[in-house]
Amino acid sequence: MDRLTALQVFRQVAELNSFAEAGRRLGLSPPAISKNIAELEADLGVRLINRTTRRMALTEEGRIYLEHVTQGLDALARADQVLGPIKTAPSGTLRVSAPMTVTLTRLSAAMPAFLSRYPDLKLDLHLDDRRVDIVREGFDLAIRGSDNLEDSSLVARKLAIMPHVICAAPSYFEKHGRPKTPADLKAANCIRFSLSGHADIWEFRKDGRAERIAIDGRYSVSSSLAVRDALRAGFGVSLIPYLYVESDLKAGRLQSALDDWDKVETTLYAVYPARQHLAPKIRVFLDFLIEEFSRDKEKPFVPPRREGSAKRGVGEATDAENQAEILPAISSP
Amino acid sequence: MDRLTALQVFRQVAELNSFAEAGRRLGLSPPAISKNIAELEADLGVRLINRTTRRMALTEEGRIYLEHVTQGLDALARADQVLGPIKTAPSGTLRVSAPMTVTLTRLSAAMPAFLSRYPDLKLDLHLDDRRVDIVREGFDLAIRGSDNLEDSSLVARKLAIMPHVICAAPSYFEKHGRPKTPADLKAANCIRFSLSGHADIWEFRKDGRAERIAIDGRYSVSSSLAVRDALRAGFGVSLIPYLYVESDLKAGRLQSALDDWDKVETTLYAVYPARQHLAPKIRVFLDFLIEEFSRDKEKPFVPPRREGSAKRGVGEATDAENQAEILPAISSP
DNA sequence: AGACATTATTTACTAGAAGAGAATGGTGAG
DNA sequence: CTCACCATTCTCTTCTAGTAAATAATGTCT
Repeated sequence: MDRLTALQVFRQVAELNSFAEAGRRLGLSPPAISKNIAELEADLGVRLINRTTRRMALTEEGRIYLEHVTQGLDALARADQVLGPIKTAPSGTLRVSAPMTVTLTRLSAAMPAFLSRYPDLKLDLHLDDRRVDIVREGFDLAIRGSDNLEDSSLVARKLAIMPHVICAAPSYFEKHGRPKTPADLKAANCIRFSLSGHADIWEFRKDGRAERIAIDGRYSVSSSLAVRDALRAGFGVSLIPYLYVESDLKAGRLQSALDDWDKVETTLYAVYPARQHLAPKIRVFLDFLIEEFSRDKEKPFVPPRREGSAKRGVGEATDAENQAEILPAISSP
Repeated sequence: MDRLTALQVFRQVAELNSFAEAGRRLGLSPPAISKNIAELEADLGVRLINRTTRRMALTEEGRIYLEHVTQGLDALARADQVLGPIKTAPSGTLRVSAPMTVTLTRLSAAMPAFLSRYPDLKLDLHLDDRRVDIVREGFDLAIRGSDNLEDSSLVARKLAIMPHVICAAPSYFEKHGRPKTPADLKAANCIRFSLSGHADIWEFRKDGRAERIAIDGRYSVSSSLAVRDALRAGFGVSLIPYLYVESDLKAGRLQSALDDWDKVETTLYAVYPARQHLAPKIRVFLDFLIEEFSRDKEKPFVPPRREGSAKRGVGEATDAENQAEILPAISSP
């Protein structure tokens, strides 16, 4: 039997002093009320209500039981009520894990605006280029690049595509020469972002032809910002998201190379545990991310590339592609 | 869905941090756990637990919900626990309604012994010769004679049979003559116990013949003790339970008449609301009553009566007859 | 690395229960 | 004294809660 409804029936009957009236209030037929009370009594082995067809009164046991039951039911009702506002408006603490560099270069400036839009929301933003276990560490959402994607049973929402460029400082190219083909990179001092999924092998495509170059170099570091610093210093060449070096390229501090080859595109995803019953705080942050990255549509930047094969820039993914999708596990070959 | 089990499942899962383990503890299969959680979440519209196949963690909403749910479940569990001792040992307050005279003459002397046998029990004994509505007035048990029995849907347990005698003071008989036949009573000054079911018509039987005598008299009173006082004073004649006048008859203060006729027998019943889930306090009092009235078996008193048709005295009912029985309504003809 | 074990979930499928409706017996009010 | 209402019983239907088997995912232990 459904104990909870039985208890609610008991309470209602006790308060109204009538089986029939309780039935009407609860939307149950008189037989249902009778049965519930009788089963509850049978279950407890205690008579709770003395009743004739015309009159009813709680037994002493019934009064004692009712007292505790009322407390319990009220507490449970309160539990449901507490969820009401949470279910509707963003509140509580939002724990987000995001990669360091893309956040600092593209996102963190907008965070205060986001937070002031939702006054009841607290944000706990962890900048970490590692791929964190968002369930174990209790994150509501993580931003990660496709090179770091592995979890399945999580939902991933595409945020942006980040084209990469091969670049170095003009001084570096002057000293070591500007690579004309991907193979030229084998001899170059390649600065590697160690946490990237494609740290040691850089892949290039052109006219359906793919070249996978195992690169090497003297500097491997776990932050793209450090990579950029090294590039600026003319220490070597690297494959790096265009976004991170956009201003450097425009200012001439860095120069790109191999522009007529297609390079890796890291797709940026928002990853969260489930699509069902998405908490408003997450929903709202997700919308913020989408809105923020789609801002590039208005002032699109297009990385230098060869003619006739223009790729979409960051935030230019189509609506269809932007549908969240369950990611299949990426099985390593 | 059964919300209560869903909540218990949720709690257990949260505490053990494992669906499978919770299932084992609760005696449910893993799918049942999954379904319960999923349905609870669907019902609330809130995700409570983030989970992969390998790891799970409460969401912030889950933690908040759990807190209240735990309180509620604990309160409900306490409700059940509180009933435990009550269900086992007699405790609380026992409210009993009993007729004045039989209680004072036969029962009240033994009450202290009964109460000291059950230290946790309080007795609220209402001496009232009216037929009270035991449900409306919240009595656990009522003692009443068969002449006062009318309730149905109540359980009645036979306690004793109370034979009646026709008697008066010797002085009365000397002055007004001793009745030889029931019809002689029509002329007598009959003292009536007004609350009796047979106050105005006294019935006699002999050899299958029944005589119903409509009697009259100058004194009608609502207490049998007052009737006895009047008898002792030689004011009139009355039909009265033998028990009430036993000592008077033995001492010669009163004398019986019409001994060769069978007279009314009031059967004494214990009446209580239900046989199912009989509270120990009631069970124990019922046993006390039965034991107390059965004491007469050892020193039986037999009212004076004609030879060859000896009736059973108080407490001599057979075991089979002592089975509690649901009383049919006594429909007046 | 790879086989294994454990875990959460999905999909049928089934036993059981919860509730409605009709009928019954009982009770108070007008 | 009739009427209306009430609690209960019985029967029946529907729906649900559970299991078993199968699947997918993931951590662990040689």
